[in-house]
Amino acid sequence: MDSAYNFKEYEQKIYELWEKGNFFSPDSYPDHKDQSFCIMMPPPNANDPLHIGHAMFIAIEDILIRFNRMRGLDTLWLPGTDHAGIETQFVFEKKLAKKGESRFDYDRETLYKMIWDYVQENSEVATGQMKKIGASADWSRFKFMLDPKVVEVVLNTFSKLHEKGLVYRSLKLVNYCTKCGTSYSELEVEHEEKSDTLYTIQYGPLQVATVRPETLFGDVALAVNPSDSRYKDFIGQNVEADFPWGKISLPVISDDYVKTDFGTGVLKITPFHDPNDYDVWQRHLNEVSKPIAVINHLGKTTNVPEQFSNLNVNKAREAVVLALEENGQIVKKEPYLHTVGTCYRCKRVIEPLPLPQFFIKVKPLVEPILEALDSKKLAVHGAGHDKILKHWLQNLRDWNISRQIVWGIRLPIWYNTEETQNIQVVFVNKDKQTINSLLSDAIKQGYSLEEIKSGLQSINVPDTAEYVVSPTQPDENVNWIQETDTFDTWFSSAQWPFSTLLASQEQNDFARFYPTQVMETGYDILPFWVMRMLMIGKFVTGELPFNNVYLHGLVRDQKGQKMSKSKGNVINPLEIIEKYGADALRMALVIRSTAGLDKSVGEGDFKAMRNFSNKIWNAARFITTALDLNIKGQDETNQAFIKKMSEVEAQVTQQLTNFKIGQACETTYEEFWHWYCDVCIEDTKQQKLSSDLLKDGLKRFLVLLHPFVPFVSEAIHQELNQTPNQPLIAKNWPL
RNA sequence: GAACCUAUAGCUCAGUUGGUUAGAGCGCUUCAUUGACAUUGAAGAGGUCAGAGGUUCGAGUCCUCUUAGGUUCACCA
Repeated sequence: MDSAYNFKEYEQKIYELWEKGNFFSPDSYPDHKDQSFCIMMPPPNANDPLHIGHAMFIAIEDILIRFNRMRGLDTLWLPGTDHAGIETQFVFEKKLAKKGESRFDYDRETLYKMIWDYVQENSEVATGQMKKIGASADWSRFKFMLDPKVVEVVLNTFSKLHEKGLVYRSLKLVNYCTKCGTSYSELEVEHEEKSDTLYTIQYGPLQVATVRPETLFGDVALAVNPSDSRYKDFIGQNVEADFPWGKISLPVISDDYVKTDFGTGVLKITPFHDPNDYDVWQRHLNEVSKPIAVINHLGKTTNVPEQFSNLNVNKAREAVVLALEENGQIVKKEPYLHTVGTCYRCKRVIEPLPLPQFFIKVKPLVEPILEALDSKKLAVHGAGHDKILKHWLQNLRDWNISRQIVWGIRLPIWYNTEETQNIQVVFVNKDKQTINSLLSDAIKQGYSLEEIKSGLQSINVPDTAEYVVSPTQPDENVNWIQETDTFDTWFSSAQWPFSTLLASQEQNDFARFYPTQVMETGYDILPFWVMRMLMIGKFVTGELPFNNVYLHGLVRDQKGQKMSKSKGNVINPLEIIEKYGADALRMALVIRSTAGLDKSVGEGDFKAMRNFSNKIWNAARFITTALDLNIKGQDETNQAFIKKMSEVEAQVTQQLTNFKIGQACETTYEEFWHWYCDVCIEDTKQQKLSSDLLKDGLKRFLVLLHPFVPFVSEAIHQELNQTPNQPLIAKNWPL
C-alpha cells in the first residue's frame, strides 16, 4: 500500500467492480427478502450536466441506500431522467435560433423527433457523472420519463382522473407568456415589483384609475363598492363615454371587491385580461355582456379599432394614452409601484389570457394528504417544511395541466371534426408554408384531414366543444383530431414513484417496492413535485407513495452565499472529484448538514475530507503492515474498547435510521479519527489494547464508513482481503 | 400583509426526547515528529449560545415578546 491514498487509482476500478458484479441490483441479494427499501431518484433533466446540488442528493441517497442494503433489506435505488418539457424545448429552440430557425418552421412530429434525438445525445452525460460520485443505483432499471411504458401509465392516470370526474376543460384566464408561447400553472408565475404609471381616465361622468389603458376596449362594465355614497345613484345605470374612437355605453355594477379608498373608487371591469375582473364578471353574468379578448397570444392587440390594432401591449398603451390626452381625457398620471406576475423562465410580464385549458380538481386529492400529515403517517424531515406543505395543500387551486409545447406527453383528448365547429388549425403544408385557418376552410381549399394532421402544429378548439378521452384514436369510422396541448411536466413526474415500477421489465417490481420508503429531494420543489406526487400517488394507488420526505437544502459557498455564474462562485463537482476524490466531495456535502437547511462548503472542507480518506487509508496500512500482532493489552482497556465500539455502531445506526444523516456522518468521522486513531491505535502501540481487537475494530469501522466514503473503504477492503466477489458493499451491517 | 426558517468561537456550521466543564472544520498561538499518516500529533487562546421575560430542581434546547437576516406566499385597479 502506498503511503498516501491515491483516489484516482482506485475510484474507477472500484466502481467497475461493483457494477460488473451487479451489486447495485436487489436481485443479487436473494436472502434480502423480508423488507424492502426503495428510493426513487429525483430524475434530473435528461440533457443537463450535473451541478453541486445533484452531488448533494446523490450523496445523501446513496448513504441511505448503502446503509439499508448492508442491513439486509431488499434495496432498490431506481434512477432515471426527466424530459423537463418546457426547459428542454426552450434550450432546443435557442439552438434552432442560432441556425436562424424557429419551432414554427416544423410540424410537431418532426420537431418532437428532433428534440428526442438531441436529448438522447446528451443523456449519457448525466448518468456518467452520477457514477463518478459513486451512486449505487440499479442502472438496469433506468427509466426515462418519455419511455413508452411510462407514458402509458401517465395516460392511464389521466383516464382514471377523468372517470372520477376530476378533469374538466374550461375557458379561464390562464397565466400566459407571450414570449414562451405557453400557459403556466399558478406555481410557475413569479411576482416582481414594477413601477408603472397609474392613469386616471375620464370615463363619461366617472373617473377611473388604471395602469392598463390599452385594455379599455375589453371593458364590459364599471364597478363601484355598494356602500360608496358617491356613486350610489349610478349603480344599475348605464354611463356613456365619448372616446376618440367612438362612443361606448357600459353598465355600472356594484361589488364588494371594489375598494373605496383606492384610486377614484371606480373600477373598470376587463374580464378577459385581469383575473380579478374575471371573478367580478362571474358574479355579475346577468348584468353585463360577454367580454371579448383584445390581446392575443402573441401579446398584440386584436378586435380593437384599426389605428390601435396589431400593436404590442406597450405600444398600444402609448397610443391609447396619446389619443386620450389629445382628447383631454387623462385626468391624472402618477407613478405607481405594484407587483406583476412574470414568467419564471424569461422574466417577461405574464399576460392573463382567456384560453380553454384542462384542469384537475385538487380538493379531493388534497384531503387524504392533509389527513396523513395530521396523523403523522407522513413525516417531512426538514426545518418546518411540513407546515409549508400543509399551507400549500390548504390553499391549492385547480391545476392547469395544459401546455402549448410539443416536447411532452400529448393530451389523450380527441375532438370529432365532423361535429365540432370552429376548430382553428395551424399546420405546415407540403410546400412548407404555414397555414393558419379554420379547419373547415382548409378542407374547402382542398387540404385533406390527413395532410393537415401530418403537418400539424397546433389546434384551438372552442371551450364548448365535446371531447373524448382515449389513449388512442377512439373510433376508426370518425374523423378525429387530437388535442395538441401536452401535459405539464410535473403531471408526469408526479407519477414517478409508481410509473417507474409499473413500467419495469421485472413483473413484480411494483408489488415488491411500492410504496417506497423515502423521497429525498431539495426543498425548492416541495410544492411542484413532492406535493403532487403525494396527491396523485395516493389517488392512483390508494397508498402514499412514501412515508418519509427528506429535504436537503441548497449548497452555498464558503461564505454562505448562493452560488451563481455571475458571482463566479459555482463549484463544479467533477473538478472537486478530480482534485480531492469523490469520497471527499460526498463527506464535505453531508457532514453536519441538516435537513431543510442550506449547507455551505468551500475548498477547506474538501481538503479536510480528503485528509480523512487518507487517514483511513493510513490507519489500515499501519495495522496491516507495521503492527505487532502479538499484543495482548490490558483487560480494562480491552473491555472498554469492546463496549465503546458497540456503542459507536449503535449510535450511527440509530442516527441513520432516524434520518440524522449529517450527524451520523459526523459521528463516524469523529469516532474514527479522534477515538479509534488518536486513542486506540496509540493504546495498542503502548501495549494497552489488544492488537486483535484493534484489527477487528478496523473491519467494523470499514462497514460503518462505507456509506459515507464508499470508495476508500472498499479500496482498503479489497487490499486487505482480495475478494472481489465479496466486496464491502455487500457486507452485513452490524445491527 | 401573512406564513415559515435562522441567530452558538474570527469564518462556515453541528448540538438527538431539557441533564456535569457547549463541539467540529477552517483560521490563529506554542511545541513535537527519521518507523501509519506533515494529507500528522500534543497543548492552547477564542463563546453572557441575538436581547428580555417565563416554565423547570435544571434551558443553547420548551413558551411569550422584541430585534436583525433570509425564504416563500398573497396582494387593489
